[in-house]
Amino acid sequence: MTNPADSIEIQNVVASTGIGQELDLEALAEDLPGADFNPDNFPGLVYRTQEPKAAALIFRSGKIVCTGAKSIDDVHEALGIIFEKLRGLQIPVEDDPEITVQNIVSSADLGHNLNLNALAIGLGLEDVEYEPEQFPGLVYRMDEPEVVILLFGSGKIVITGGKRTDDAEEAVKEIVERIEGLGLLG
Amino acid sequence: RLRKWQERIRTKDAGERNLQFALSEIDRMASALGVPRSVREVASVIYRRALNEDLIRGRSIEGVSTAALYAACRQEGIPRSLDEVADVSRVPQKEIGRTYRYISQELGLELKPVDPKQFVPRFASALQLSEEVQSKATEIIDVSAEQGLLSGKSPTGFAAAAIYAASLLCNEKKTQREVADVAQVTEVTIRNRYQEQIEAMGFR
DNA sequence: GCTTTAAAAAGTAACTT
DNA sequence: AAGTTACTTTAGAAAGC
Repeated sequence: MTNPADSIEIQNVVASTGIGQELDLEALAEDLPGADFNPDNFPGLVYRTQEPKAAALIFRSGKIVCTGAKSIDDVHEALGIIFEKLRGLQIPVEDDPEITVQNIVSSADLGHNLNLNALAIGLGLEDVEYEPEQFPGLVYRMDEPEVVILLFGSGKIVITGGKRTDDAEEAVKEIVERIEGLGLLG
Repeated sequence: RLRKWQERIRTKDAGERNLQFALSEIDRMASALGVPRSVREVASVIYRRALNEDLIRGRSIEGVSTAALYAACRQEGIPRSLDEVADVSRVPQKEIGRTYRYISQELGLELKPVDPKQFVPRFASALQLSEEVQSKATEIIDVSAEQGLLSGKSPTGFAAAAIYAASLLCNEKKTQREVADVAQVTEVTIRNRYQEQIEAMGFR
């Protein structure tokens, strides 16, 4: 008997921060090996860290977005590496810039196949988007916690939109309860 | 004061012209798709409701018109796939799908997921298949859907595979390519769904 | 609204071998 | 027919069009 909550895995964390200093991205693109900067395409400079694996979007304002990390610790680690790289380039970086987690994407397994048709009707067509012609997942917007859950026929799910680690766990408990209440789980 | 008047008349005229254009587009696309007049009327009502609820702001008239027609076909139980609707629209399929999801949500249409069975009569007759094949295909869809095979699968692909299987069972064989063409899916999809369905039917 | 980044889920499509 | 790649959906930030 496995608990769906134990199957939760964080897949991606998106966070934002800022160094409190304007940047010359043209110059930074030259000095930072591996940096991608195409201002015609996108105003941010892209820099990827190898360990932990993450991607940072660095903007002229000094604000930075970090995405792709597998944990909140990894976000801090990856951004720490970037802060050091910038300091190494004589760019003043605040002592410890505030890092805000904006979104956590997790996956989990409910352990049973799901009848998405029945689920769409049971959960309420007004809160559900299920268009298998366009996408195989059922999209369910939950109010508490405020997250969006993608449910698949296999019973695998994706939870996104949460800002706290606990959100995914609460969401899984809640969705399992609702599906069980409808008699649609296993 | 006079300017304000002229402006009102101008916006009223523009609004009138836009509505006229939308309704004529719905009519044109409906004709091209061969859907009955009743469906065009439902589409017009949906479009007017979207207009009244101010859902067209930031979206193209053509996109909302097409989405309204797509929704109307579903509501009336004679769905067209997004691919088919996109074929007669000047809006890309992706935008039609997004616009449909938006107006459907905002107008509270609450349309149930498309039932693959609703494609059977139209696809089968395009392939000149008998009534017997149609009811066999319908049965295959019912049985395999009941065994949970439908979740997440495209309704057109599901219907296409059932029609292909039924044509074999009734000795009125159509090739996967022929069925794939009328349903606008690939042969690979038909093959994959077909394998699951015949197993669900206890054949093989 | 769009552009870019990353990641999962499962289905479908378009290629090449 | 199999294999690979890529696209569909969700959320969120950033700056600018």
